This record gives sequence, structure tokens and C-alpha cells, in this order.
Amino acid sequence: MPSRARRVFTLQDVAQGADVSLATASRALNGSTRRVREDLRQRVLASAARLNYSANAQAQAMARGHTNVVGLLVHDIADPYFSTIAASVMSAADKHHLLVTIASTRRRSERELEYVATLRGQRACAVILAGSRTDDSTQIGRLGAELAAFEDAGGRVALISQNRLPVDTVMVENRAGARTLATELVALGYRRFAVLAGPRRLLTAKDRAAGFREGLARAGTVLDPADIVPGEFTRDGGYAAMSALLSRGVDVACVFAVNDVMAVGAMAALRDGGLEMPRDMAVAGFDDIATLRDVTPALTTVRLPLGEIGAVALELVTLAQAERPRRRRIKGEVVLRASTPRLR
Amino acid sequence: MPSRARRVFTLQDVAQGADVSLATASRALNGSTRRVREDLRQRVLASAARLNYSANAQAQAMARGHTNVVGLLVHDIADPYFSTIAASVMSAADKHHLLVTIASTRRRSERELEYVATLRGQRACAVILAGSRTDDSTQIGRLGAELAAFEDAGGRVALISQNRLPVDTVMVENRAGARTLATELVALGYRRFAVLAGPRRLLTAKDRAAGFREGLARAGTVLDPADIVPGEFTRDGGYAAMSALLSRGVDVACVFAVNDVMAVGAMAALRDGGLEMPRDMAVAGFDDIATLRDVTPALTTVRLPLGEIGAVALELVTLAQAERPRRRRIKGEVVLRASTPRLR
DNA sequence: CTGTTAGCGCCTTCAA
DNA sequence: TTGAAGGCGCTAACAG
Repeated sequence: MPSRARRVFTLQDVAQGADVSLATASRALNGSTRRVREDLRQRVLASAARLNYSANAQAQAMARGHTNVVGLLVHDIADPYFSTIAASVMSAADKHHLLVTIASTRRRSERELEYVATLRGQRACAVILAGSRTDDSTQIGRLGAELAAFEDAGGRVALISQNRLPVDTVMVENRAGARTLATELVALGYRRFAVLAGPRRLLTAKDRAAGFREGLARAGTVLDPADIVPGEFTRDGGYAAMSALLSRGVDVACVFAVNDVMAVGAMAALRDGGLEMPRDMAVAGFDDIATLRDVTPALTTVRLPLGEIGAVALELVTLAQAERPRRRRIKGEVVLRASTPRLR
Repeated sequence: MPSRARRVFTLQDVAQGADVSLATASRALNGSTRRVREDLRQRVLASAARLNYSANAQAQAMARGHTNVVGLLVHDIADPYFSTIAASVMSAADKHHLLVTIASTRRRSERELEYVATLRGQRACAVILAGSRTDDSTQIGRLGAELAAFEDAGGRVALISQNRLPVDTVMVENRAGARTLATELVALGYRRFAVLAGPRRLLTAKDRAAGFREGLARAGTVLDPADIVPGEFTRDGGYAAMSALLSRGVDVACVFAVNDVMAVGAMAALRDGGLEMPRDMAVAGFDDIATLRDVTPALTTVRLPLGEIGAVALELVTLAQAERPRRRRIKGEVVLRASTPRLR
């Protein structure tokens, strides 16, 4: 392929080509309140097309004072929970002609801080943080300061599933969802439970485990603290936690993993341990990840409208600022499936 | 929360605060070839810290003439195939201090064109297109033109799994992988096959189906064209195709779905049809999606190193341009699992 | 309705 | 080593 012109045309070039002024070309091409006489407009458009002109977004942003990129921070884009939310954010962003810059923080809070700082440098118009943080108050403080700086620079901020910071938040009702799940499982006849509780300090994991315990308590069932095992918030974490439980030889009828990915790991561990589901052990998860809807037995879980959450977050960040912080509550819905059949 | 200063400090402010010139502040803060006397440097740094200064990346980019954002185009970020690749791109980008802007094209080639144009406007330093395109030569031509324009503006381009355009490409050996899979399945004793072939015009799907047929042919087995059923490249597409096959009442021993997601859909259809796997029907897929490794029976597939592919693409786009276009070949590896047991 | 011009914030040549 | 000044491409007053 021969190297071509390698010349980038500017608005100036377009204006010259159309024999009009810079300002007219600008008005004709990039929406302005002012209007341009039709014939001139056509000339500008033709000139731009001829030159294959593409406005320099950097320069536009600098002159206008704001950009149209929004930053999205997730813990791990390869995790279906986050990729589904990301898809939803991107699809909503599209409607507003916003560009989405994504970064994976890999659950390192320092990286989170770095990225927010970088996005401030980019003068991103907004940043959305998906995924809860830990209960470490030092980290929360730092993040709060960084987000405040971002807002001072004119940016908007929205959080998904974290409610300890005074900014717009999409609150996922983890606790209530887990509570209802517990109630329904008890109604199905289950009595002895174990919980694969995820990371000790992760708010989402804690809320789900706590909600589940509450639900059991209300139904008059107590959860033995020894049957609450922590672990990574991943498939392998679920596998490991379930294996630990198994090797300890617990006598429970149903295991609740605080997310679907862990639940699938737990199911693998059960299978590897020679147990059959749901006969020997019932399993429940949380999230209702689409990719995991075909596991067998079908997984009982709490469905979260992941496809909406991102859109709601983007809305928060797009709408005129009312009095803030605003909260949007997202409910979960218990979906009973074959992994937790009715006991008789 | 009381509204704060809402004032963004500029390099000018930093310079004043440090009692030095703008140029000195610039040199001290943002790496320049020139050096600054240590005490002045310290003063600048202190001033910047005091003001919580954050350089305006837009302005830097304009002055410097290039940005550090790379665009990534995927068909659907919620699809685990793409989200895994995206994770890999992002992780590699991180090492180069590049920011990644992601967009979902939803398999609409016009959106693909729009996004490349937008990224040109953003003066992105590179764009990576993940996911093959169709064999529509009109679309290919348009995309080629758009990418050429992008390159003319100084940007770099890399494609993942598409080889009909004269740009740097990460070539996934779909055909060879499927061929080997066919060979091994025949070696296991299977004779009658069906193929869930995906979209008719999608290159990746076509290559995999063709490779599979080749492999069978070499092993002396012919594939009845009637047993090649097209469909969407999704879970539901696999379900629908398998259902169609079932209702037509075909007599095959093994079904090859051209990707794992479709294979899982097919498994669901089989289950809903009352068939047991692998006894009544063996199933094989392609990709080895991590999230799907726990389906039962475990899915035989062709493993692709998705975690590397993105990194390779980023490397292509980062490295000094040698003579181009360059090609990087990515091999698949057949992984036999419980869904295709040895026949006797 | 159109053109002129002054910035937007930063980097970098050039002169000191 | 430091400072002054021009320019990156565009928008938005302002003047005509």
C-alpha cells in the first residue's frame, strides 16, 4: 500500500475551499445556534466532503470547554456482571453521542484513584464507577476527594452499587434481594444453609450475606457462623470456598453463593466432590448472569436488571443536576429454578 | 454537599505559584528533553500539588499533535468472546499508559464506519477492530477507505480475525482449528455430523464451518449440506438452529456449533427436546469461553488464547511500523471433553 | 447573515 | 538553564 497524502485538513482548508470565512464554515459544519445561508452551507459541506474533513475533537473540546467522553471504571470487564453493565452504559451513551472510555481497576483502589485523576486530565464530562468498594474508610476518603476534584473540574459522577459517598448513586438492593431469597428458600422447605460469602470487606458481598442471614432469622432459621465461608468474588473463589466446606464435612441442604459466578464454581466443586445437585445439595446465586442461565441444574438466583443499571447511571450523569446526591434504587427479583427444588 | 470552588487551575497558575515562567513549569511537570534546576523543579511540583493541578490532556494533545487514546471496536461487549479480548487489550494498553475507548457496533457495519470516523476526529492514536466482518465487498471497501483516512491522519490500525484488508492483522486460525477438531472427532468414532454454521456471510463463521467440512472430508466423511444450518452467532441462534434440526428429525451423532455460545444454546435445545447428552447427541463448540467451562457435560471445543489476542493487537499498533501489513497468527487448540466421549 | 479576532491550555522553538 | 512568544484547530463574542 503506497503511503498516501498523510495530510490532515483543517477547518481553514475547508473554508478556503468553499471560499467562505472560518466562522461560516464552523457554523455550517458543527451545529451552532446561528444559521448559514443555504447556498453557502452547501458549498462548505461540499468542500468538507471533498477534503474528507474530520473536525478535531480535541480542539473543539478546548474551545467549547467540555468534552463528550464519559469514563467507565469497572473491576474487570471480562466478568459478565461488568460487561453487561458496560454494554448498557455504552448503548445509552450512544444515544447521547457520548464516547465511553473504559478502564479495569482489577479491584485495586489505587488504580481507581489513578483513573479518576486521568479522566480529570482528559476533562471527561462524567465518570461512572461500577462495582462496590470495600469498607476501608481511608480508601473511601481518598476516592471521595478525587471525585470531588473531578466534580470541581466540572465533571459529573455516578456510582453503581456503593452508597457511602455523597454522589449520585444507583443503589442495588442487595440486602433486600438476599433477604427475600432466604425467605423463599425456607418456604421451599430448606432449613440448614451455608453461605459462600465472598471477600470479607467488599460491601456488595457483605450486604448480600447479611441480607440472607436476616431473611433466615425472620423465618426462624439461624445460620451457624461457621457455615459462612469467605472467598474470592470469582468462579474459582466459589470453587475453593465450596471445597473447603465440603472437606470440613458440613451438613447443610442448600448453599447460597453471593453471586452467580461463585455459585457456578461451587457447583463444579460439588460435582468434583461426587455430589449430585440438587439431590445432595441445592445451590442459589445472585445476579442472574445471562451467560450462566444454561448451567444444569438451572440456577436459582436473584435477577438484577443489569441491562438497565448502566443506562440509569448514564441518565444520572446526563440529566440536569437537581439537588444532589440522587439515589436510584434497583430491585432484585428472586427466580426459583431447578437448583433449589421444593422439598417434601 | 456545598458546591466548591469549581475552578480549574492551569499551568499558568502553577507557574505563578512557583514564581517561574510557564515554560519552566511545563518542563518540570510534563517530561521534556530539557532539564530544570532541582530547586525550581521542586517549587513547581509543590505549587502543582497545592493547586491539585491536573494537566489538560486535550491541550497537551493539541500542542503535541497526538493523543494517547486507542479505540476498540467490538460487536458486543457483553459477549464473553469480546469482553475477554477487551480485557486483554486494556491490560496491555495500561502498560503503555494508553486509554481505551470502547464502542459496540452491534454488527452494524455503518456503525463501524461511524465510529472509525469519530475516532479519527478524536485523533485517537490507534484503532483496533475486533470481530470479523461479513464478506460483503461493498462494506469492506467502505471500511478500507475509512481506515485509510484514519491512517492518513497518523493513526494506526489493527484488525482481529479479519484478513481481507491490507492492514496489520491478528489472524485467528479458524479454518485450521475446525479442521483439526473434525479430525479428532472422527478419530473418536463419530461419523454423522451436523453443523450449526452461524450467519451465512460472517467470515469467522464461514471459515470454521468450511474448515470442519474439510477435516471431515479428509477423514473420508462427507457432510450433507442439509445438515449445515445457519443462524445467529448467539446463544439464542444456537438454540434456534438446534431446534430446527431436531424438528426436522435428523439422524446425526454429533453437532458442531461454530462458537461456544451457540453450542450452549444448542445444548439447551437438546435438553428441552428431551435428549440426553452426550448419550443421544454429542456437542462441540469453538473458543473455549471461560465462563462456559462449567456447563455439563463439559464442552469439547477449540481453545483460543483470547487473553493474548488483544495484547497482540495492541502490540501491532504500538510497535514501530515495519513493512506492512503485518500478520500475527493465532492458533487454536482442540480440547476434548465430556460432551464428545469416545464411541465404541 | 457573514467575517474578524481573541482566546481555550499547552508545548516548543528561539533568544537571552 | 530560563523566559518570551508563536502556534496547534476550533468556537464564540463582537463588529459589519
